[in-house]
Amino acid sequence: MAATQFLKRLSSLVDLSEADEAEVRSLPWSVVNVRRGRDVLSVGHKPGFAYVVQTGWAARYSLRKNGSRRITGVMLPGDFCGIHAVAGAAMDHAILAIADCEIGRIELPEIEKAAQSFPTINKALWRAKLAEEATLRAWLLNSREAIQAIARLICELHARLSFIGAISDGHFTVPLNQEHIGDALGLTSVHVSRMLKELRAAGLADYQRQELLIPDMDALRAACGFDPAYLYLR
Amino acid sequence: MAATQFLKRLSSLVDLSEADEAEVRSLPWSVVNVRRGRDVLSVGHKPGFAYVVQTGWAARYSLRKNGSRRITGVMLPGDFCGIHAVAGAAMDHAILAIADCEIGRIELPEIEKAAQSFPTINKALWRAKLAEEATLRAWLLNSREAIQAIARLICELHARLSFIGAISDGHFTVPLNQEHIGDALGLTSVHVSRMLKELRAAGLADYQRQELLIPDMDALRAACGFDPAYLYLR
DNA sequence: CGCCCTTTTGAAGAAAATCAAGGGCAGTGG
DNA sequence: CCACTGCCCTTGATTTTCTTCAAAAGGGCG
Repeated sequence: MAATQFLKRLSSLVDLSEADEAEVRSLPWSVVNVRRGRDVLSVGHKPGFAYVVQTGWAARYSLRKNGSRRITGVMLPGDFCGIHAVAGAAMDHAILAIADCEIGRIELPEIEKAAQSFPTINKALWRAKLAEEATLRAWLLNSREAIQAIARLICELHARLSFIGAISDGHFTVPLNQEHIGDALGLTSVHVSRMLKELRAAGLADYQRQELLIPDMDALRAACGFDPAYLYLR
Repeated sequence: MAATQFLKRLSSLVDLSEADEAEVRSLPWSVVNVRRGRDVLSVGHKPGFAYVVQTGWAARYSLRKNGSRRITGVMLPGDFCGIHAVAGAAMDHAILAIADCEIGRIELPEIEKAAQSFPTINKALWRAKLAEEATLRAWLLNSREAIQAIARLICELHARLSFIGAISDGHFTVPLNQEHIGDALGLTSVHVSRMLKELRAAGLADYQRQELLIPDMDALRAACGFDPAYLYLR
């Protein structure tokens, strides 16, 4: 069901009535598949759809003049993007499939219509934007201590994966490699490797070939001062 | 006239019809004054208004657990904030008056009504949000070379001040002190001082007691690779 | 097995933080 | 008119953090 995860995310942002839910479910979804390493949306593209990640992970990124990459956000199942288009603007950054993705999409006029007729849906879209913005601010706020920055990213991913039910006993799969993590935090992969080693030594987080184990979530949170409020999850 | 600068900013985002303009002008504005160093809006506050800076400068900021401050955006005359409230959310960061400010405000229901009846105004509000978001991404993208980061901030301020007509021959007033600049870029004020000295020595930008002189804007742009597209100015 | 991709490790160097002291300037009050 | 005070900026010396460069070590997979 294409709309299910999307609905879950919307419900975390507002209280949907049954009519709202029915409306979202009735939207005409189509699906595209994007393989790991390929762009879901590219710079300059003017999407005619709103996109929702159904399975897999994606990331927003931009390239610097010197060729280095900065990841500015991670998208998990249920997250959407391309709402840009609601304002008729072109993509000023790209979106990359970190793992093979199934992306659901709705034609923009459809979702605009829904937003216009259903104030709660409109509100949800606004809140989703606010959540994205708050996340960007949280990333900007990220301390310059690399080890804390990494810990906080892990906490964020944990909180979001937990919300969508993708975690079993503090043990989960993260398709990001150390270069992705570095690009998301403005660090080199070499340094990420060293800091992950420290986190492991400290017993806070064990990240080995895409499997992440957190023995004590509270300890990790405390170590980096993570507060999930900016994610707007309920 | 409270609405004038606001209209100018909206016009940079969309093409307003005369009816749209008339609607914005007819909105019931009130004015509040905030002195340099005081908060315009504080964390946790649930604004009942949309705010527009009329004169002065303001900045969004958050405090870290260790007490350090991160400025996540600068607001100049014509910029607005508190649109948060459109979604009924509380402020998760604060807004500080960098210089004495005159802030215009409209009650939220008024602006919501305008947005609902005038699709172009609604679109403008969305685009304004997108511009803010794009700016956050641009800040996140900011290279880790401190001198380039500072140069880029100067370029951004120049572009935005230029747009609102606040610049005469590459010479303008910046009420930010070096600590503000550091907080906006994640640097210490000591390092900012050193880098400003370098920029001065390189003949790229001369910043002395709140007065900024840029001998050759193109040279400065080239030095830091600044591209103003993310500001959505036209 | 051999290849590719990712991670790990080491050593050296660069960038920025930290600590500490001094200097300029504006505003205040004698 | 001058001294005093507070704020901000500047400068130097030192230390920390992270990058860079380089090489080797694991896996996963055809």
